[in-house]
Amino acid sequence: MKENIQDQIIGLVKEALKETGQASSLTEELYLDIPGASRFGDFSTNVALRLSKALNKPPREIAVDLIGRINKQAEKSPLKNYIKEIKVEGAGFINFYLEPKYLYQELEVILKKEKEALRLDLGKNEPVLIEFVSANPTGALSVAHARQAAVGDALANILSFLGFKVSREYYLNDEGNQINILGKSVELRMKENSAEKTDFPENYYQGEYIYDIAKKAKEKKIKTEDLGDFAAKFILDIIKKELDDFGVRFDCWYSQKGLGKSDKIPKAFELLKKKGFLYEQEGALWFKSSAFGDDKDRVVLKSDGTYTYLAPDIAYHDDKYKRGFKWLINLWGPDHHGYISRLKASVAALGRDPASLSIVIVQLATIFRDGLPIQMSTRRGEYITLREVLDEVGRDAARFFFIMRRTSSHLDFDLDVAKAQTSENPVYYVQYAHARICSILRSATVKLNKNADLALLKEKEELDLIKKILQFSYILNACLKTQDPYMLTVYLQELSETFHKFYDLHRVLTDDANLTQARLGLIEGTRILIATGLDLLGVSTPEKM
RNA sequence: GCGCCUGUAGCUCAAAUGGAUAGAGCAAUUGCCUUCUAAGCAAUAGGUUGGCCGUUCGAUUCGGCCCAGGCGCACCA
Repeated sequence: MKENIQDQIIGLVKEALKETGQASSLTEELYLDIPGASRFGDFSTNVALRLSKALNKPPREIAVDLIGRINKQAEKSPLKNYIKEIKVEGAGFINFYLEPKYLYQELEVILKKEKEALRLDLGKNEPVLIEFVSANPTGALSVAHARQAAVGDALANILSFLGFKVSREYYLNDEGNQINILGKSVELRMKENSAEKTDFPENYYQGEYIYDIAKKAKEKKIKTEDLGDFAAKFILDIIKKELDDFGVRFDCWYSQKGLGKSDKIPKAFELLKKKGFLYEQEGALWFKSSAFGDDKDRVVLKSDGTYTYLAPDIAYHDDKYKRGFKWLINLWGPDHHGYISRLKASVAALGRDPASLSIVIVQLATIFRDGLPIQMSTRRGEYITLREVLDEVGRDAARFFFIMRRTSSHLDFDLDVAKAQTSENPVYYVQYAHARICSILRSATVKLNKNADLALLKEKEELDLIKKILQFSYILNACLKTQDPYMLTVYLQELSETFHKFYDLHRVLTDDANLTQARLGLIEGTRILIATGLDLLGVSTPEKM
């Protein structure tokens, strides 16, 4: 795997900066931009502008000096064959213009190595654990969980593609208060099923499915004290099936009950106590999370002798590290954001770097039907489930839609648009580009030749398309840095758009055999990119539509 | 009251890490199929980026104060 051209160019810039002795004036990392407008070149850097103050010189003057040095550096490097020109433009931007030769070579690599050409080894096989969904087994998955599932799975795919050793994990809340209430809910519904009058409390699970579980429990003669576990197991099977149909698979289902049975919680407490971060007050045991930036200390062992939710979670996250994971990513709903500082505090208290725990807050999705938002209430069991969304719009649209907005932003999910097989629907727009390409490849009488003379691709739309293809690694990098796969959905739409524009203006199958070969190569390259991108999102790539 | 998210075209959203003339789709108007899939393409129109102040060579992006919406602030999970 070779260093990509952006890193190589950055290398040149760094060398040039070293010569001027100004490398250290930049506090932030050096990076290249891809200019929004192609008239500003293929890559751009703003270093000259950023150095202006420290050097007390006009940015353009600094830029000219730097370009001289960069050019000299480039002479010594293989890059000299690929950089056509370096120019100062605008307020003092240094813009790099690439030789088309570079584009042709990169495209050829993609044609020959396909998906493998696109992988990046940024992860160095580092073990990373992504924990997501982790819904209590007390009801079917809601759209909130569905979004977490789609985002988490795509993020895991991307990190894996970037060379991390990724594990997907679901933390299973299979004991405690909620399971007790679930058991009692079933018990009451069993009584109702045998025509007994009951007073069903508001905070119990109201959903219809409780009646079904009650029936099953009666058939199987489940003991009253086991009803909670029975119901949880029953619901968990439903959840697993839903996720499976959604294309999301976990490497590990981590049982809280199992954790409780082990000595992991007492062990973690022992360590915290030894370090002086645990104390007793008012009959309860408190974790001194305020020592690590939390607003206040938190109870971990209640005065009634039972743990709070935080206790097993401290041990659980400690255990994640003990299992060898170097980077932990948790996807949580927005209702948990207040919980971040205390969990990070526990990680720090146990002697680990809290920065190695990334919490991604996945904002809620509002489902729209007929232009109106659908109100939901989990407590009353009135909510749209993952199952319903899947049945209504299908897996492809569901996954794409849940990912296509910034994860930290609210998402409006319009069922009617997701269902629509029209241009309004971005999933179909991208898939259509793929199907169109496949159709051309099918009807071509000349065979795709991976050694075609790609230098025949000289039209603006052809060069634009290659450039767009080569932006892929930049996008994946951004997904990694932000821990958010949504930019990939934006990229795929842009790539498809660039393709559709090319398609509209130029014929692939022409009378000129060489040109046809080159263009077949171009669209095959595009196809590989779309297929790879959609695959990372968990969306299928139809060859016909 | 405190914390988090959000506010960009009529609607849904882009513009990662501050950057060059703020871009797409939908909706509206108008063109393009005897040629590889019209689920496509092109064109017109649409903007005080919620408001004010500040930092900066440069602010949709950062900071402060407001306004509006959503969600959290347990010895629940």
